[in-house]
Amino acid sequence: MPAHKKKLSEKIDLGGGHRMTPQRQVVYDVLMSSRDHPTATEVFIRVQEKMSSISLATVYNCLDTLAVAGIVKQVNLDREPSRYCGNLAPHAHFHCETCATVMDIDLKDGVEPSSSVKLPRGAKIQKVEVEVRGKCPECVRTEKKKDTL
Amino acid sequence: MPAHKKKLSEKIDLGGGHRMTPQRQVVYDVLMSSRDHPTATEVFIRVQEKMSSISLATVYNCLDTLAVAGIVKQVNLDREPSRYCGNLAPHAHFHCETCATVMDIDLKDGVEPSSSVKLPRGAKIQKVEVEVRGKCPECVRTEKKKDTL
DNA sequence: TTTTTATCAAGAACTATTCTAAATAATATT
DNA sequence: AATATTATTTAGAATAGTTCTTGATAAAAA
Repeated sequence: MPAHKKKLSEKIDLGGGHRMTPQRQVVYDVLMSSRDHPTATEVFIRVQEKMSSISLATVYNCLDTLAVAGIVKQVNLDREPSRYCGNLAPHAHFHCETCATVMDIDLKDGVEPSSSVKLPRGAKIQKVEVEVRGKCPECVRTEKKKDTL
Repeated sequence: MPAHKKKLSEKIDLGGGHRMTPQRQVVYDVLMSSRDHPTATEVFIRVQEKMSSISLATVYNCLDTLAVAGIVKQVNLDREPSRYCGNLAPHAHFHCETCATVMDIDLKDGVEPSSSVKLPRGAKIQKVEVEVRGKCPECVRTEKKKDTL
């Protein structure tokens, strides 16, 4: 189709002949309005409030399509269920072992995340993931409060 | 039991009242003599050569016990099957997306792996995992060779 | 010896995820 | 517009990795 015949559209292009369907849009919207890192099932529950007929399989399909299209990120921490995240900026994740929250943590400007390791000579690096586990500030505070009681 | 009555033993102490059984010893030996990062099923296959009667469930149990005891490491990369590793020194992992090999990579001396991220103020850090994905030197070489043919 | 506790094995159960197949819908082609 | 093509949705089945259950066995403690 010649370029001058293309219809204007506000819809996000997913590439590869993929369409921005109502289901994908709702899944996308839910993710973009989430600051936590919901699992597929959690996304499903939130999506159902807006579109009760959607199935879990479709949510999985949508999340996968959006992730492959590169407009959301799939986050895997250990062998827990995959979580999804609309924050496309490079960042790391903090996982609280007490309250199970996953939060984004920013990278320090100008410091490559790979700078702490001896990369194999000749390897082609595609991505570097940094995952921090521990106790989040809130849980540390809560625990200290208990101690002084 | 008073200390002077304790029997001497060369067996590794697993702590928590756990015993170093023949099964655990074989699993442990297999891991210590592996430089790759076998999955539970791969460990099972190797262990079977020495102890054909062992079950996969027992291998899982042993790996878990050894990991909890802290004498082997469980390595989780994305949502792939867990891998196990006898290298207890702090290190990161390189995962080749072409040949699926997982190799240890050393940390640079004096550079904390967490130094590239803005840790949440007040958080208690338990561990930091660095995972590098890409193409290993060998696969890069193989690919280049193909190009020039 | 008796009691307690830990371990093993086989298979069932579980969970997250992917696959299958049929129905539906959107787009492209005629 | 009508038809053909391709993409999507859905429900449920299937899969893979792992954990759980149970009864039998074995080691250690009393």
